[in-house]
Amino acid sequence: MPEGHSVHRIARQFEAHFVGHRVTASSPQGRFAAGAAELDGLTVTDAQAVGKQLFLEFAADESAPRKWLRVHLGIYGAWDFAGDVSMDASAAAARGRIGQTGMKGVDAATQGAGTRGENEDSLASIGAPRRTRLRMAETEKETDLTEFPPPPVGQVRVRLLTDTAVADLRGPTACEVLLPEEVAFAIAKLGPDPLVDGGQASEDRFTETVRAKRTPIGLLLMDQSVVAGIGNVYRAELLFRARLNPHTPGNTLPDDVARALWRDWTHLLNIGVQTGQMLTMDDLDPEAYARALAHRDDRHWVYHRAGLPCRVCGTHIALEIAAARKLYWCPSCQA
DNA sequence: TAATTATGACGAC
DNA sequence: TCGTCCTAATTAC
Repeated sequence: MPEGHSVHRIARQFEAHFVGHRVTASSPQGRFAAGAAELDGLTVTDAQAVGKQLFLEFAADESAPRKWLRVHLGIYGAWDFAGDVSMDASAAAARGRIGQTGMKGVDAATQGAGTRGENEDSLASIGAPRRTRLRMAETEKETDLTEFPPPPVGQVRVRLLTDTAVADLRGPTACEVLLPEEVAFAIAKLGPDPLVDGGQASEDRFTETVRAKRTPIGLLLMDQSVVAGIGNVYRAELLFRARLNPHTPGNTLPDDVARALWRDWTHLLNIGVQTGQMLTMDDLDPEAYARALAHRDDRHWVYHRAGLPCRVCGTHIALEIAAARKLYWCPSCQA
């Protein structure tokens, strides 16, 4: 369910509140009892996000061999953090950064949505109690915490507990303990992630891969070996922003069009990591953007808008099933 | 109360 | 292309 931006935010949580801490690992649900036993009592030594996958490194001490936990949330997995895990500081810092980089509209728009009390992000939570529960899935929500550690709710596959913070994992499509070389292999199968390596080499690699295949660009953007981290929402929105027909074969894309797609993904991913939301209409003027964000289903150009009029030309947004996923696009703007 | 839905990915035909 | 796995929230009845 979460696309790349959420996984990077989750990794940031682990960096801030778990790395350097010894953890008690358990599987309240029982389905990961053996894996949890392997990690129990170890110290978290690193947290990395690559595309939609999270990698946590553990070790008994400085010189001990490393063990890794690989987690993929799949379509509805989620991490719940509780304890001293407030995102206030980073959220506030992110807002400052957005203002500085001049992404028009984002700041005012997210605050506008917050005052209406309809947003699910954590940006409006300044001053919240120190101990909070933070849900990090497709949406993020903070609530007060009355006891620590809180009792596990629902199907918790893994619980990682430090003295002051707890992380609960539920519904992952992948959750396994790996050796370092197995982690390297898993990462090697993934395409470039702008937040892992945002250099020219990544842009070149993406561009060359896309332009070598006859596969439609709408499928290539979802292929994690072509580019890691894009999911169904960002796919539809990136294609609309580029005014690109999803069926366009990769090998017919001009070099500059492919590069522009990579750069726009980098741009949207950065906004997503900073705000915790898939904000894709940042090129609207601030007032129009704030209005759009105020309504839950009004955040995107085309995603989840089948049959509704295109925001630009009024044509009904099309919906088709491509590789078992819903693909939304404007047949007129993306002709 | 049941059915539907979801921002994924894999393996079997 | 289809079925399968994983879970919870929302919507329909």
